[in-house]
Amino acid sequence: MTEDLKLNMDAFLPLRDVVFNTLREAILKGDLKPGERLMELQLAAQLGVSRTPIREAIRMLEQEGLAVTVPRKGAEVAKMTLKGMEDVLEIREALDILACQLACDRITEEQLTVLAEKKKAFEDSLKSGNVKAIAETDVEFHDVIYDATNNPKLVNMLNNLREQIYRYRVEYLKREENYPTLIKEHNAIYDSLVNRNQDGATASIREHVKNQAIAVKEVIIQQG
Amino acid sequence: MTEDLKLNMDAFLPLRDVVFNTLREAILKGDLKPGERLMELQLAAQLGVSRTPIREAIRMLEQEGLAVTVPRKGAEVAKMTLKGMEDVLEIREALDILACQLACDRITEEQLTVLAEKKKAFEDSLKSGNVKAIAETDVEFHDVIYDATNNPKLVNMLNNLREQIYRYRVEYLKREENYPTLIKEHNAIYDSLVNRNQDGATASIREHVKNQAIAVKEVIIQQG
DNA sequence: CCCCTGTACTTTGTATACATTATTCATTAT
DNA sequence: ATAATGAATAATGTATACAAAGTACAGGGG
Repeated sequence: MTEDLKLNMDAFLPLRDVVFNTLREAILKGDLKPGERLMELQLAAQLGVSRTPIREAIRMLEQEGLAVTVPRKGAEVAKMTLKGMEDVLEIREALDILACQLACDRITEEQLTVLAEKKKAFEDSLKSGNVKAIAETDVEFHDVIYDATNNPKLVNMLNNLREQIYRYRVEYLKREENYPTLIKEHNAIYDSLVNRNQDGATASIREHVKNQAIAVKEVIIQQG
Repeated sequence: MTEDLKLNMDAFLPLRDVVFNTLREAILKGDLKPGERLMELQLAAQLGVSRTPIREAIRMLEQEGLAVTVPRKGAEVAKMTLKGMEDVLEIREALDILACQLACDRITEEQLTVLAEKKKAFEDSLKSGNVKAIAETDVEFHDVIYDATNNPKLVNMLNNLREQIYRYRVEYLKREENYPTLIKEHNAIYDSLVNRNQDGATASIREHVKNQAIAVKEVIIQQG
């Protein structure tokens, strides 16, 4: 209840953006749990700002699908049902495949070099067993591919979808039995991109996303 | 300049939602043009509300991609570059194909009946030559397919993408030489869905979207 | 005992006031 | 003449005040 939210004042951003980032992080990390109410006065007091930036941040969270508000009742952290997650995963599969296909055509030699580095960093983090680091390096690996699409709107949508999966995916990354599969899949994706083999890339990323989907759904079923 | 915006007070919605819908409509209809500034005080005066609901509506428009704000400078109607439109069309093609594939599996007999009706209504509106009606019936035809996916999040994203194309697509629908192609494409999509032919549906919708993409890009090139 | 209702309280919705930053344009120095 | 400067203006950013709606609970009547 007595959440320990604090603002990162480094950035010279409007408070609404700082509040938005803070709440977003809190939701993704699980500090704010699905269904938990987002009360303006309480949040304002905790973060030491007025209600105005809080309200604007909530409007933004709402559009990101991280919060749901009922008029005159207030906002709460979006709950994720199994059906909702299946819907998200369905979209994500299609867009991840698209991203990989585009990257196949457009990725530069430089980006391929970076991708190789990120792939290695991911493998190293798996050895370390630090789940937070694993999640981080995995994101970085896929970010290289996303950026290679040269389609910022697509990158945006994929990041948004990833957000909604994030909380559940962490559970998946805890299970060591998945590690060999993950390494194999990353290798397959990387090799396809290096060889500009679009069909191979499509197959690899589809496999990768589908496996993750299965695991994420299992987590939700266990929780709910 | 002296826009004639007026609020629709029918709904018992918070003002932010009424303002949001009003501004959204104005942008899509072209009453508010790309690049036009959205000044809070001016809009508040025009709509007879305070700045608070205006600001919240702007935050929502922003997340929809219909407005862009620069901190401490203000918001303006999002401009659409050719590159931006290509990016949107790229995503839309992938998601429209996904929607059509899902619909192939999931569309009910009832929905197929409605789809037939909408197809006919579209053909009739083409004969009428009323562009607004054509745009409307076309949307309704595709909405049946979207709904048949049984994936509300996907429907949401597709509607959002369609919004961003809307203004330019209208030009496409003005050209009578396109009408036979449009009818043929709708028929192909409909037939594939009736026969639950997923490959056929994929090919049909891809063709349909690609043709539209070409036309929309031409419009942008002519304008810019 | 249950339901209904009224009141106190909490929370959101909206308006407004104040603070800060950007812009404009005239003025001045080079 | 042009560029830099600075005051005036106008816009956004933030806080607060007020209004209205929702919620919870106690007390009274059936």
